[in-house]
Amino acid sequence: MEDVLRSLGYLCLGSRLKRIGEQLQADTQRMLEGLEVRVQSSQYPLLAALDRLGPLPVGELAQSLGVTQPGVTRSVSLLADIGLVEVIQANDDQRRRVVSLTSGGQQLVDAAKRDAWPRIERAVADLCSGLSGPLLEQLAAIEDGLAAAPLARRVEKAAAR
Amino acid sequence: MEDVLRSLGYLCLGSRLKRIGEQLQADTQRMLEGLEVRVQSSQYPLLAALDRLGPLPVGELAQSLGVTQPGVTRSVSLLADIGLVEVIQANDDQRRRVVSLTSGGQQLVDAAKRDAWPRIERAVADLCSGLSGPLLEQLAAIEDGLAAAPLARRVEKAAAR
DNA sequence: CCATGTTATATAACATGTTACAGTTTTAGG
DNA sequence: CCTAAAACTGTAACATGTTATATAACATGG
Repeated sequence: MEDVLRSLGYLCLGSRLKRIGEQLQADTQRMLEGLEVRVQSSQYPLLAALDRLGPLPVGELAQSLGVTQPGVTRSVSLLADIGLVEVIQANDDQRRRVVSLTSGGQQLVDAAKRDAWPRIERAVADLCSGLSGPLLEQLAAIEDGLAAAPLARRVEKAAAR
Repeated sequence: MEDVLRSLGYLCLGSRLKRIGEQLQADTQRMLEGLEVRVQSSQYPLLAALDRLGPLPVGELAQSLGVTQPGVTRSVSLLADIGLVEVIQANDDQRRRVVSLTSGGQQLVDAAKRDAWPRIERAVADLCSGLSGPLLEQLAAIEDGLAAAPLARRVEKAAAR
């Protein structure tokens, strides 16, 4: 069965990037399943941003993640519900609501940094290592690589070296 | 403001690919606004698949697009509602429902093939042309390129050559 | 000092992806 | 043949992105 997105090349590059991204996230999700707390893999960038940059108001958090503010508002609500982040009104400007990691959130990030992120990074690096040439060819190689061996299988492989 | 996804490199490659894909689709959407019929840019791959491969049952359509079957079922319902595709039960196998372009759908595809797709393809090619090297660097170049000049602006540029 | 514009956030409505599961047909094995 | 498994599709529930808009707080110019 012909892969239409691949055949269409540059015309559907956006759809194709989204598709690859979703597959990577799904694979990553599977690798995170060992971790105690139940967070979707797509939430980790937000947690990582707070870990890297410290407490941030909603708008700046959105900017640092490159998504729109309503998306961040919702993610923050969800993460606050499960106690990983907290939101406090800024003193100087009552409009701004500053988001920060709770101690539980920080613990999760620390655990992920120690146990999960290095393995994910190695697996993805393994997938993308040795790629060169035009973008479309690299994307095809990534798709083929994921089909041949999902990320989870690449951890051992990378660790074995 | 630091771009966290970019800083995290391979770790958040999935999120980053999705983000770039969404931006490309949004840019593409803007370029399609001249076209008479109101279809989201993300629906064009489905129409293009039917145009390339002819009528297909839902499952094969999903496979050729690399998405799951429920996603295709919904898209097909929407496109059928606005009269661009039609669904007929297969004679030989009552389970299969074969999707095909209506004459209106074919007209839209033909118009897009003539007026829009070549321009989109040129704009994206312009964006990605001259890229080489590691994937992460190419992605950064794409993001920078889109920020500097959205796709719509690249049509004239590419046409001027 | 107040009317008005700007900024920061939340909310609503939608788009479109996913997984899990239900309901038909079809197929195949004894 | 008939039953049980497999295949195909639809539906439900959710995740998470978007745009558009409302609301509250701040800033500013007369």
